[in-house]
Amino acid sequence: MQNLLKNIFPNFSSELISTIEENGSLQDFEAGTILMRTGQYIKNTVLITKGKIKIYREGEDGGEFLMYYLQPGQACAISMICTAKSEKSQIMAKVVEDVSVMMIPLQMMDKWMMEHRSWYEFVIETYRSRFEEVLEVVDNIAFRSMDERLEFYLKRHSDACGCSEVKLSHQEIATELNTSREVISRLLKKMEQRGLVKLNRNQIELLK
Amino acid sequence: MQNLLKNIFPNFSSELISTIEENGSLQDFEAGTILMRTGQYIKNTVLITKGKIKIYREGEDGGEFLMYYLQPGQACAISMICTAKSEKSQIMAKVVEDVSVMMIPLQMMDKWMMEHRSWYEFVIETYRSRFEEVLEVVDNIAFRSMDERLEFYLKRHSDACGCSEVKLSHQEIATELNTSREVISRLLKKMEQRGLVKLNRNQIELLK
DNA sequence: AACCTACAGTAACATTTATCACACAAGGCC
DNA sequence: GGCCTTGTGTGATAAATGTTACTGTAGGTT
Repeated sequence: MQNLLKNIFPNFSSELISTIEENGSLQDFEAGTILMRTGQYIKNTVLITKGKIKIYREGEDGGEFLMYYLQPGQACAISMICTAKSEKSQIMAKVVEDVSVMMIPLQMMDKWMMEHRSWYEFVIETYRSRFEEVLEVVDNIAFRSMDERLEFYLKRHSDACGCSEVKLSHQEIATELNTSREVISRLLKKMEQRGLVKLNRNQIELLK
Repeated sequence: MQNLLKNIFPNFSSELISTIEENGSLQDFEAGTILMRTGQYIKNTVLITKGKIKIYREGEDGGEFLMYYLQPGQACAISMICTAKSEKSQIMAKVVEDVSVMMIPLQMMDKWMMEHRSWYEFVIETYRSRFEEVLEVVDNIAFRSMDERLEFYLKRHSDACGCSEVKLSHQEIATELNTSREVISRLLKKMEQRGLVKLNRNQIELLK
């Protein structure tokens, strides 16, 4: 257990890791679980030790706009920001690959900032990297057209899963980009003609 | 001076305010000044004591997409995040109304986090509120059409300046929404027909 | 085999946004 | 006044995206 955390969070000090083990609880969730809903009060800071989570922004009309992935060694910045004042979540988090997460009670968040240098640095770095990721999202929707956004989406997916096959339906992709299934089908067909992908049922193979 | 800072940052402790005065330097900049460019290394954390700043995300093609305003009592979250590791700025900051800003050397940022509870809370709250503001920006461009975004833009402008007259050309608005001047002219015309605004040269009057 | 459901392809059309072209008006300057 | 620059209005058209409608197909179920 010591080794597990130490491997996944190599920058944490030994004392911090002991403290985390004393105060946190390791929980497992299956793919598909909604870990956090928009508007829910947040009671824990979440560290990911295994699996993958997708973070979404929800629209009033029920849209689920994909913001970014969370992977082992990372933490949910929103949960850190909100725990500080026990605010409502502004995002929705869905498990996409069975996860283990370390739940840290909100009181610890503040306390450790003062007591553990490595926790402090981890939190600041989490803020920074998530903020930059959201800025990249803004870039994409503000400056790029749907075909570029789709390419970016597919690339990010394959980076996250570490393989070149995207096992998602056109409808699922459309939902996460807040567009319609037909648009995605058309653009994928064009990408296939350009030799960028190979299309199969429920699977898109990235060729480049 | 003590009173100035105490009024603008009412939650800062007296000791923190003294420390800020010892270590920071108050600087003035005229409207139009670019305070920070994309890609520049950041050397200071910036607290705004007077005036207004707009924060933009720049596109590769030279677009200037408005993210949000900074006003007295607020701080640039990006400058805090980046100073921590002396990273490059991911945004551009432009003065829109003559400002006075308190420049805090980057070493102080970390130091005060440990020493001053009120600084720590201010920083966390700054992260939280700016993060939420960016999420709202994502909402707008991901889920809303240009007419809604224009209305939001005008409302935010009038909130920021505290008046109902928007003294901007259609071209300036178009640039900040990353669209074209003609689109803005047309949408404004429709808003005028709906009785939402009154159009004059270089000035848009909000009626509701 | 017959049936059902989810997924994918695609044509036709509507709407939104972008681009091009040009007219005109307000205000500064000579 | 005549000239210029900047800002605004607007039509025509193109391109991107959204919507509707329908077809077919793969794979599972009965």
